[in-house]
Amino acid sequence: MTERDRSGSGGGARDDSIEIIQREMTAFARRARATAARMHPELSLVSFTLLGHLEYQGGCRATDLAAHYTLDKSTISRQAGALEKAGLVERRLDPADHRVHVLHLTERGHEVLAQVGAARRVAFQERLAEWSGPDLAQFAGYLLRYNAAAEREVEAE
Amino acid sequence: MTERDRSGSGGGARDDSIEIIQREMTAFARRARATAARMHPELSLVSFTLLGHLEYQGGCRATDLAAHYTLDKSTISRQAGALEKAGLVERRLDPADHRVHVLHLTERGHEVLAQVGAARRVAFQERLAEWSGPDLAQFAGYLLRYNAAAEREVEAE
DNA sequence: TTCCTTATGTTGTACTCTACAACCATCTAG
DNA sequence: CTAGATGGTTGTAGAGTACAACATAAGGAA
Repeated sequence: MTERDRSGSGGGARDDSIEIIQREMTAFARRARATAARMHPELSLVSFTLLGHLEYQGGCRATDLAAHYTLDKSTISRQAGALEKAGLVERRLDPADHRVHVLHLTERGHEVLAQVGAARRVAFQERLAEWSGPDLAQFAGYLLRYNAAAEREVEAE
Repeated sequence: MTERDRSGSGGGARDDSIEIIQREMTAFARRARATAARMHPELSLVSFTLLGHLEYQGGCRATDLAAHYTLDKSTISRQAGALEKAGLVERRLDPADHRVHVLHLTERGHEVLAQVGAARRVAFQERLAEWSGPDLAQFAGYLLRYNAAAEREVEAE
């Protein structure tokens, strides 16, 4: 790239990198759902994420999930309904506030999550098998940094 | 499994990095469509990608798009139909093979793609504004490397 | 040539994910 | 106790996708 810094901070090399980042993130996003569905048809990308959140948090309210994932409460309600019907979560009425349904993983929910999580982990490990430790660490760091910025945008609305 | 064995090449630090990569890529994928829809409602992530491909390739067949993006031909057919109805692409009957419809961007297609592409570019540039040039370049390189590996998996099926 | 097979697309159908709006139940402030 | 806020569910609708059935066109084989 011979074009250097036209105008201060916005150089050509920067633009090239940003273009690539944009394109590759997009390509990944486009592929992700289908890949997830192919790997474990019993748990969509969203369901997996929600279950993971429930496990990490040890149960939470539908509203919190909706806020955290920028999803409509109706979407969460239906996802939770499906997961409940599948026997992976249960809704417990909050004794302190009867409007609230606290979602908890069932035993089976923990199992399925662990199993699907293991499958995903294996897939990522294979995909990243040739990477050096420092490269992995740095890539992970970049992704954290990127997503933190993206998250702030959503919150700023 | 929270305890890892640290035998041979599979160290704990590696696993931690891979865990983060997995989680963050997933988080990004979950958010991408909605973000794209919010930024430019007139062109979904998929439509944008397809138009971009057409521009880059200078027109191609529906089958090629389906193969390249691992989408069903019916999906491509309908996406193409919608884009045609929106006046962004046209289907030209291939004179050499009357089964084939070659998809081309219209003038308006080029315009809309350029406009949406610019909006996306700005969004990414803002999101990445604080990054140093070398960090951008390295992040871009990691993403290319990652997606290349993911792509090989799909092809291997 | 005629027939069988393959390749390209389109259409019918169905399912998931999602949003928005209307609604009900419950809580909290005044 | 009433008003408004909060948490959730349900009705409705639209996008995106897949799979199966089909129509049409090529390309060979007999």
